[in-house]
Amino acid sequence: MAKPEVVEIEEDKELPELPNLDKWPKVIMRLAPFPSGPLHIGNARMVVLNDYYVKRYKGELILVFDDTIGSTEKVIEQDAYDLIPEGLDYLGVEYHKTVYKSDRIDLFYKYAVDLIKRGEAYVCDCDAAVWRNEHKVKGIPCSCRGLDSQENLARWEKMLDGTYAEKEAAVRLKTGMTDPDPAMRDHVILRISENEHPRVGMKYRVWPLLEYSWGIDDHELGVSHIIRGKDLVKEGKIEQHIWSLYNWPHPELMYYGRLKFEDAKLSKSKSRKEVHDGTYSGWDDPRTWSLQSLDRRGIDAEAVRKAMLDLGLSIVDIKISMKSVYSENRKLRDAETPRAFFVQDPVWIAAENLDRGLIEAHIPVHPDFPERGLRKIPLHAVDGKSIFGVQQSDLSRFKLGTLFRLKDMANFTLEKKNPPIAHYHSSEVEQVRKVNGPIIHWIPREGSVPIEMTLVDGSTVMGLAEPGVEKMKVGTFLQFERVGFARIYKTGDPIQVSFAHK
RNA sequence: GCCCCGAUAGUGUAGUCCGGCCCAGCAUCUAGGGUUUUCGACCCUAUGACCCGGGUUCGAAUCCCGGUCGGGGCACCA
Repeated sequence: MAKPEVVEIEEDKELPELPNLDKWPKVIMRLAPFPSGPLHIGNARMVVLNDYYVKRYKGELILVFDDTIGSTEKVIEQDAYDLIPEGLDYLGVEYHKTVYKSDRIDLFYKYAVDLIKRGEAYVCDCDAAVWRNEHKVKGIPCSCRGLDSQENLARWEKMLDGTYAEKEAAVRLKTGMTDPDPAMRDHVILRISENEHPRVGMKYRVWPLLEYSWGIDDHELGVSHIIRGKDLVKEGKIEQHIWSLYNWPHPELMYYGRLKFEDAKLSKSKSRKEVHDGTYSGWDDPRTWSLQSLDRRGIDAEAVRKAMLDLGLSIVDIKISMKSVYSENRKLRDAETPRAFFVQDPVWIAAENLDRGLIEAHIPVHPDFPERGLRKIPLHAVDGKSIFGVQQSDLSRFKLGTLFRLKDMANFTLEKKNPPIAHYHSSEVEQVRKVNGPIIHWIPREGSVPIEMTLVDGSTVMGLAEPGVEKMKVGTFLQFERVGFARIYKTGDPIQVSFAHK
């Protein structure tokens, strides 16, 4: 019997297995964005990684809005509650349920009381700065730490009922004052904040901190594996402390390093300001680098996913280039992308002595797939004359007498520069090839359509595209020959497109 | 000051757990060539890396020790 070939079903399993799969009945993971705005390219790593593993193990993914009241610098953006799911849909992320931290405050209170009763937490009324300098740094417990649970419970009630003002008291978890790592000493897990919350208003004045709320929720929600940025390793340790206290199984913690982009500066707070000011066109302005903005530019979500997955799970901080995303995008979309001519701020050339038979230009919709047919551009010649627009930078490098070709149309010689006049020379491309003459793109004066193109830096340029673009639908991803890829995001006059990449 | 983590070509990554198949694979970038009526795609070629120093070993990118450099934490932020 012939030896059967080794069966390789080799899916794209380039990422390592999740640890301790056998310890968990099901892989359950979570996405925990803070709703300060839409997800951007920098958040994509967290999202894609979690989604990837959940799909790989047919597990469950929970979207948890980590919307406890933050510091005054970290503000919840109401719109984010919708913008985040929108971004997830774009990325093709499948999540199975949505949870709001702000709905679970009572749960955190319940455990807080329990921890106090057990003597694992206490209400500390020390001044934050004093505590930091005199107790944490020196490893010396404050007097609150020794209070009995009755007294602590009484203080806890005073936090809830408003006897204590903001900053006057906080609950600390006894992670240990002798821990060699100062970062781990009796961390605050609940504190008072009277800021209004966009979802629950003024219902609560005591709010949990991230590490505490997750210490409870990762267990309550049945989370088996956690993949998150390494800025949260200390938080992970505190969570483990809580899990141990209750003898809960420890979810598997995995961290990845910080991701930066050479060619994109990400700042949610700046974006937020500029969007509200109207400086940015909205949350899909390319300068926000939001997932919405990538969608608007025609970046295929698959390109983002691929680029993110290629980074793996390394914990080192890395700086990559958007070029890797663009490269993936080209691979994904180039073959299906129709071509068109677009000329920014065209310079008009009077073309004379046109061949009588020259009525339209015939250009392949896609050069690699001739079977897709031709796009036809009427030339509107009258008495052998017509007017064409070309790129200033092309024209300015031509000398008088230069033989050049308007791509897929005909060859001309430049007769005069100011104003530009060109004479028809011949029709076959070989003529310019022989002299290695330039072949440039162009648009007819008659019938071309105005285009406003938004560049990656948010600036816009105006120009004209060949007539056929007028009939294209919103969402069409196209390539302006010699210019780059772009997507139509709004039709009308002008048609609005967003530049994607070269 | 105290704690933690990391180090493979320009960038990113595989290999490191279980030393030899790695004079180190892949992607991207860059350069050159081919092809193409685009500055796109495609094809070919080229340059280019195991942080340093010791040790263990027949053999180390892989194990051990020391150093250097880099990142992060020490918030009543997330």
